[in-house]
Amino acid sequence: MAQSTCDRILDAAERLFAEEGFHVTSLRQITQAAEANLAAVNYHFGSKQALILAVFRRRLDALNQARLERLETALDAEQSPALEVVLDAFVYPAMAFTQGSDDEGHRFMRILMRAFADQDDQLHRALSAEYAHVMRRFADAIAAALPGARPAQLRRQLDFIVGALTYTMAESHLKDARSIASDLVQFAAAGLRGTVDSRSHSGATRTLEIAK
Amino acid sequence: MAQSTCDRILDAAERLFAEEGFHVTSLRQITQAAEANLAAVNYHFGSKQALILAVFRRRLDALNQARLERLETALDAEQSPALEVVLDAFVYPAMAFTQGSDDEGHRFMRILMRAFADQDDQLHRALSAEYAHVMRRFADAIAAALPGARPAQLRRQLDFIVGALTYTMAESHLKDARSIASDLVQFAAAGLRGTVDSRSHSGATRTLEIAK
DNA sequence: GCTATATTCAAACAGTCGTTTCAATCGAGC
DNA sequence: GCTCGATTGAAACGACTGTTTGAATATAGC
Repeated sequence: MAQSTCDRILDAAERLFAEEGFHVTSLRQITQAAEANLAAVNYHFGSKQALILAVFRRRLDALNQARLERLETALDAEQSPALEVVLDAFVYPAMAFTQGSDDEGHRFMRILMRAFADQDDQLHRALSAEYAHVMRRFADAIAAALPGARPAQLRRQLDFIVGALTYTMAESHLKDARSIASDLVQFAAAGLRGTVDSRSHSGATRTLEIAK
Repeated sequence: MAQSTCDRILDAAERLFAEEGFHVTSLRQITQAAEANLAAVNYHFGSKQALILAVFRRRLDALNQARLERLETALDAEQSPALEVVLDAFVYPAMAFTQGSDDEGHRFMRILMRAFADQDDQLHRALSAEYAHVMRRFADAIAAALPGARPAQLRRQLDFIVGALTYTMAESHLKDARSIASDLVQFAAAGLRGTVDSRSHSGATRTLEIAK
C-alpha cells in the first residue's frame, strides 16, 4: 500500500478544507476522496475537530521552521543583516510554500487564511501558540535592523505585514509568487523605514537583490 | 414598532455571522435572535445566500460612499493632494466605522475578513463588483499623487494596503483606531514611495527619500 | 362594514450532518 | 492450523439544516 489510511485522510481533508472550508466539508466527502470508510476518521482521529487540528500541525511546523532557519542563516552570514533580508526570511518561505510542483503548499496557505478569519477559538489559540515564538523572533530581528524603532509601533506594523501577506496569498492565484514576495518585502521595508526617525542611516546595506 | 422584521433579521444575522461565520450560523439561530419566525427570512430575502448578500450591501454602500466623498472633498480642496491625504480617505472611513458607541462596525469588519477568506465564488464576485469602482477611483488618485508608478505594481500594492487594513481591523480591538489609521497611512505612503523609482533592478538605487 | 394584500405562524419536508454500533476482515505471534 | 488485537465495513442513530406549505392574522384601501 502506498499510503496508510491516516495519511490518505489527512491529504484529502487538507485538499477539501482548502477548497471548501472547514465546516462545510463533510466527513463523507473526505472519506470518499480518501477511499476510506466513513468511520475511519473517528477511529483514527477521534472527531472532526481533532482531524482539523491534525491537518494544521502537519504543515505549520514545517513552515515556521523554514522561516526560522532562513532567518538564522541570514544572521550567521551577517551580524546585522539588512531589513529586507529579515523580511524576506518571513515572507519567502510562505510564498515558496505555494510554489511546489504539487500544490500542497498552496492549498495549505488557503487553509491558513481561513483559520485566521475563523473565529473558532480553539483553532485560533492553537495557531497563535504555534506562531508566538516565531513572531517574537522576527520582531527582535527587525528591531535590530531598524534602529530607533518603537516596539509598540513595530508590533503594530508587523501585523500590517502579516495582513498584507495573508490577504495577498489568499487573494491572488500566485502565478508569480516570487515577484509578489519581492514586491511585498520592498513595500514592507519602505513602510517600516518611513516611520522611524530619519536619523538612522548607519550601516544599512540596501540590497535590492532578494536572496534566491 | 421600533424596528421592522427585516431590520431585526439583518441585525441579528450580522452579529451572528461575525461571531460564528456564515455557514455555521443557522436560520433558526438568526430568527430566534431577531424574535422573528423561521419562515420570515425566506419570505423577505428569498434564501439564506440572499440574506448574506443583503447584510453586506447594507454596510458596504455606506462605507464606500464615505470613502469617495472624503476623496472628492480632498480633490476639491487641492488640485493634487498629497499621497497621505488620498490614503487617509481610503483608510479613515473604515477605521471610523469601527469607532461607533456600539461595535456594529467592528463586527462588520470581522465579516468582511471572513468574506475575503471564503472561497464562496458568488459572494466573492459580488464583493469585488461592489468594490470595483471605488478601487479604480483610488488607484487613479494614488497614481496621480505618485508620478512614475507602474500601474500593475500599484494595483498589487493596493491589495497590500487592503490586506493590512482588513486584517488589522479584524484582529485588534481598536481602542485607538485614529492612531492605528494614522500609522497605517504613514506606513502605506512610505511603502508606495519606496518602490516607485525601482525600475532599474541593476543600478545602485539611491536610498529612499521619505518626504514628510 | 368588507375585501384584498402583506405578513406571520406552526408544522412538515427532504436532506445532510457527525457519531455510534457491531459484525466482518485483516495480520502478526504462536 | 489457530487466536487475538487492530482495522475496516455497512447500516443505522438522533439531531440539525434550508426550504416549502397552507392556514391564521394583521393592515391597508374603499
